[in-house]
Amino acid sequence: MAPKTPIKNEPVDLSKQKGCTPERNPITPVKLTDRPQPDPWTPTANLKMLVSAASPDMRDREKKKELFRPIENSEQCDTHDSLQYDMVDDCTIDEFEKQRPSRKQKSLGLLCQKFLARYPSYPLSTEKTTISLDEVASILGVERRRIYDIVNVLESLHLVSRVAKNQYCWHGRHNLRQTLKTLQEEGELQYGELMTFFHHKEQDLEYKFGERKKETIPDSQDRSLLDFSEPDCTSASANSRKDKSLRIMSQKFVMLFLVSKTKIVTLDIAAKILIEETQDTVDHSKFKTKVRRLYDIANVLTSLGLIKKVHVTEERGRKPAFKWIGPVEFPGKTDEPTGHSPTSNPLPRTQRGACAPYQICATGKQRFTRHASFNGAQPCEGTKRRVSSEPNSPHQERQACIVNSDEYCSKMINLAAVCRQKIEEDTGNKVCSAETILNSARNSSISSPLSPLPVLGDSDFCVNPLPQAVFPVVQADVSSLSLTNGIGSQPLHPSTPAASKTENGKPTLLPNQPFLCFPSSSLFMLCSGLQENNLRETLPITGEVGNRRAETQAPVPPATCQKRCSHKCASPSATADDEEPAAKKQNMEQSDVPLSLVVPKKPFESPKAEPTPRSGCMSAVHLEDFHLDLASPAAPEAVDKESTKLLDSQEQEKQSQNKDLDEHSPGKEHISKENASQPFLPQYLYVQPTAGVSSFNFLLSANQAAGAISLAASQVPSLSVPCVVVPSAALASFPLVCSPTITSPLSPVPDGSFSAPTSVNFSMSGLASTTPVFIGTTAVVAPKVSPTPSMDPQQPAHPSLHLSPVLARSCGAVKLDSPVCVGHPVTLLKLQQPSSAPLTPKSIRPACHEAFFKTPGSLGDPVAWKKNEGNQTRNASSVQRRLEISSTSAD
DNA sequence: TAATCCCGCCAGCGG
DNA sequence: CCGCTGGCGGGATTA
Repeated sequence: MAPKTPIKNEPVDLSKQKGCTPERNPITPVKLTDRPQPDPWTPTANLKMLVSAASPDMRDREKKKELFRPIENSEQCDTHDSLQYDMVDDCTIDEFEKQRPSRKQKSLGLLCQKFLARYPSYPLSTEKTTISLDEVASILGVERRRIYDIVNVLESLHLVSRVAKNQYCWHGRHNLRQTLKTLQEEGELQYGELMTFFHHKEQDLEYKFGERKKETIPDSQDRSLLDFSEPDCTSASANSRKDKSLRIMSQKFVMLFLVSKTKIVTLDIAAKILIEETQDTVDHSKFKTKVRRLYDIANVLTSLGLIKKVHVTEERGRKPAFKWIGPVEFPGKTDEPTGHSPTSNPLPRTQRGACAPYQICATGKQRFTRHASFNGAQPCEGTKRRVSSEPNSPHQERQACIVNSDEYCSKMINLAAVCRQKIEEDTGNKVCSAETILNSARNSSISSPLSPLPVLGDSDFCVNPLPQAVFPVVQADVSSLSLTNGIGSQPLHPSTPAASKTENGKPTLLPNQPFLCFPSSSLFMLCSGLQENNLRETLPITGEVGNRRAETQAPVPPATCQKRCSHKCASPSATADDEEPAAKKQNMEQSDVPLSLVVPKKPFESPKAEPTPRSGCMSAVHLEDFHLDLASPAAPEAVDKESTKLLDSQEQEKQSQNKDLDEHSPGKEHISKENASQPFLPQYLYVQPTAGVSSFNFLLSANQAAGAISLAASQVPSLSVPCVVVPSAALASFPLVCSPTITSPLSPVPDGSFSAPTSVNFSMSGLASTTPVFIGTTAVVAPKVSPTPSMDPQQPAHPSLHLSPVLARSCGAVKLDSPVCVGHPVTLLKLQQPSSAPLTPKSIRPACHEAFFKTPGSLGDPVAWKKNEGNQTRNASSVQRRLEISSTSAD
């Protein structure tokens, strides 16, 4: 009789009423509440009690008629317990109803978040955290069985490892990247082609799939690689069972994502693939079961911030799917060993593989990633066992590295051009709606500069409720924008009154001021005056990029391409981590989402840059890709001459290492991040807001023309790249202000507006103190900065100083006078914060919120933050086009 | 109705 | 035999 889902959860309410029923007291609503309860009660016990307490019938009745209290009397017939219950308190019922844990509240995803919240994403190497399943189960108020589900998935990613019966060891995400890399490599071997097919044509997929699967590498192989289970458990018997294990499935599922071009995998496809591997026959029931399991896994992965749910619309209709939002690039990728731009990347191969921390590696396909402490690319096998035995201090990693390559520069330039165009457009036509842009984009990249924008419309996932959907854009009036353009000459003065102040971290654009303020924790890419040529070229280039990609990776029909694009657009891969819903994310970022900056994807290929406006999918690429792609090889030249300025800054928040932070409400973070990632971003600016984050990275490109700034990337010493990467100061989120006052002696700007030297200031306000970063670029200076240096010890502790060693250095060297100034005047920051300029939508919010939400143990109301996400997502304003700023949503 | 996925039965396994 | 694991699929919830 008892409904399967009896009241268990309800006890929560009961607790309140304890007084009424002594009996009830014992019932503690553990589950719902995050607060761990020491009470001896096991979840089951609670359950039972509850069940006994209330009969399902009653509940139903109650549900149906909330108001129908009178029933109480009659209720007696049922269980006396129930009766008592009712009698006890009417209120109870209501609460009952209210609190009645909905299925969602009991979801595995939520449970997983709670679980994760208990452990630091990046535990200190010293601390060994052991997890007792029983303990956790009781604390979380669930059956142990559920914990197994979570742990199995976590184990597949090496976040935990089983040490003994009922005992697991928490490793955190230190080695997550490595693990993912390994999975990716393995995945490529196994599913590479397969996935290609899928993307190509779904239908064919299956078809092909059948063929393929046989060809695929024997399971044994992958097993070995992937097998995380204890080494010992090689026994056949054990394996048999383990093969089906959630663990394995989880790994395979992840592989599919990593191999997928679009990073989107539909459940049915995944199920089919997974089934195929195991068995040739796919019966319906099996399929269903597989899907169920995949949901379980997906829930955990979602909690980890690695994937998010999306919908893919295909010929057949709308299908549930998941999109990978975790790290995508892994240094030293096998497939394209040479992927690194040869020219730009001087680093010895070995190093690259190793990817020293701070160093960014670009892989052929992937963008670059910051690598934590992995030592070189290891053969899959080798890595396998490493689990996180050695904790690295990812925290330190945080700096950003600059990838230098001409290509890179060119790309940047292109981006800038695009941005500029956009801006111009906006300026010209305030009205342009995103849609319009989108459309144009779809139609042809060429036609409008905007085209590069990702096409959102295509797939549902674009629309996702996830934060990504909308960027809060800084709203700048056209006028303001124009100001920006014209201003170029103004050196950045921190003191400038104009400096927008961001009160709440809202980005502000002061009218007359050349400065823009963004909420802290955002990543920006700014572009200023580009020449027309560039712009034009850019578009085609962009398109090409897309194409190129397609070519490279797999032939994709235009339609497909578009989809892909949209997909990619939808979520900026770069931000992947951002998404993490779970509080954890903050920590993760350090390692996971290191500052991924731009990496020139294909240095070699750059030649292709010919402008061919073909496919509409230009920006489809993940953010990372995006950046890379955008830069067209050809661009560099133009850039130099054109004296375009590009400013790209990225900021990533690093969540405080503090565990406390972990607790933050992730939701907001994502949101903001998501927003940032929005399609637009790619074009001009990419903002990754991290909630309260502390560190962020910047990539700035100053004007190139005259004296392009040459950054000395460790790798590319002499590059004269207009870009500067600034490592973020770790802890504090700080506002960044950039005012590139570039005069563009070089740039003949056709567009009056931009061509002129433009000065743009961004200020990002972090939650708390923000260290203001002031960056001013004036034309020619080329301070050399080593990208890696972010860690610079030299830097004063001060946040402002923190900014980046690079910046600091540059600043020191250059100073205002110098073309590029990186200033850090605190004063500015302060000014900014108070900002009133509300140009930006309210949506933008400072990281502060997070703090708000963070509640240690309790995730707070997950629901609540989810809601936020949704809301935020939606807010996009035309303004966005110009600048996309992610912000945490308002509450 | 379809999509999700919670729940807990029950088998495999190791001690 | 017992308890830990975890595959599996019924069927409740949600969308």
